[in-house]
Amino acid sequence: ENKHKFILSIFPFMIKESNFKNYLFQQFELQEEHWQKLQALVKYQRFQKGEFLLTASSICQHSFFVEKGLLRFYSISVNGKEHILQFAPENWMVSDRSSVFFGEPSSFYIDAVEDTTVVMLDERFLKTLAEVNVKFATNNELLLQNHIRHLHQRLHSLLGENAEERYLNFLKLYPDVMQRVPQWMIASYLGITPESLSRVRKKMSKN
Amino acid sequence: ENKHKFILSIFPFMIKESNFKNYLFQQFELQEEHWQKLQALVKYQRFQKGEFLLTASSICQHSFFVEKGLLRFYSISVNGKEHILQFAPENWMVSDRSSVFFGEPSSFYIDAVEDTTVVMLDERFLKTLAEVNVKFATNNELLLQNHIRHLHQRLHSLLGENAEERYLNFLKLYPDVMQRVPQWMIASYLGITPESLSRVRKKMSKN
DNA sequence: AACGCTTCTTACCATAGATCAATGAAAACT
DNA sequence: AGTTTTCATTGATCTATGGTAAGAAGCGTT
Repeated sequence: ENKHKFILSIFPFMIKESNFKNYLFQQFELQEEHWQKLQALVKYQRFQKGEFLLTASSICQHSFFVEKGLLRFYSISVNGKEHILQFAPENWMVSDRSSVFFGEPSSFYIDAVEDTTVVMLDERFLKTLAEVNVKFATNNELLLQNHIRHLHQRLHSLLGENAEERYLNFLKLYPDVMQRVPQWMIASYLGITPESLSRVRKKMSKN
Repeated sequence: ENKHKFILSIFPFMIKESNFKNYLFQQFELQEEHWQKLQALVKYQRFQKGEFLLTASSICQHSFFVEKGLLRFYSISVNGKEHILQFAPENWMVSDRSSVFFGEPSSFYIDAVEDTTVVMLDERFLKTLAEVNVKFATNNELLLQNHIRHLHQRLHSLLGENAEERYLNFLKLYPDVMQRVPQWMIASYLGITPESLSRVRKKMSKN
């Protein structure tokens, strides 16, 4: 039923000026001297289109920061259908942090929609980040609070809006993802069928 | 359109053996000596049925722990319809913590479904809790991680299940709430109309 | 170029759930 | 106790979205 490849190619390499470094400097106000310490703990990894970064029933070990490419975070229901909860294009983080935190098996999947380079962040990295940066505890909470806010908006959207409205929300949140993924993935994100999305788009293009 | 009362009755009082105290001792492994310090910062407040604890566009200041009674956390969409994201019966916490954290106006409402006694937790309380209990930082993250996990499950349910399945989920999560709230609220939680819920229940009772 | 595979579209019909309206029962209020 | 309001149910009808199937366009492979 699940027809995705499961190849774990590992190509560690180093990038001088990464999105991730910029992200740390901006979001966490990290200093250059501290970056030196952290750099050694940062593991870059490349995943081919279709490869899994996390599968249900395995325990999630990392947070993934997307340097280049596109990931999706999704669940599969009993009838075998996929439900995308989140996309992660460049500069997004994605993970099942509850699985990391509680050490429990995840019920979600993460895989690469395009060939993707990620920064793998593990507990050791986060611990070191907390040591060199006293503000990190707050920043960590910031990440979680942002995530919760995001999920609240999505719930509100699913409870109170129709397919067209949800589609417009999607376009606003992920301006370029529409161009990068097959339409059935967007349908899966919206909670409708690909055929319905096609019809919604047709109706919208008339106005 | 919005026909709820907005009365803010304030009846501070003290309870010797509270659910809240038990909760702190169990979840946070709090010691009796520390409870003495904290007790003074704990404000109990009673809300009548229909009263608001939070309204959209105001900044949320507290987390609410439900000692006795029942709260609901909901949003209102442009057409005026309410969408319940969470119920909070005894021993549940509810708040728009993102609003607290970022100091931004909330887009949610919290009101009392029954006459309800809550423990009002503000920043000062949380700060003191962090001081007397070194494990609090972790426990705080635990609360947030739990919340995220809960929201993930709800998203999965809304994306992948029909009304009947979502209703069964609801019954499992809130075993006694069915008996305590009007059916239209449950419908609002499930994302369907009260009429549809009535039909779902009828169909289920036949089997 | 020919083939297979995936994606997107469109047509037709099916269905879950929405809407509207009416009724009776229960609860709240006077 | 009587009046008013809220709530649950049910029937009739409507609408958004689902399911199926077929064809067309694109893409990668050989």
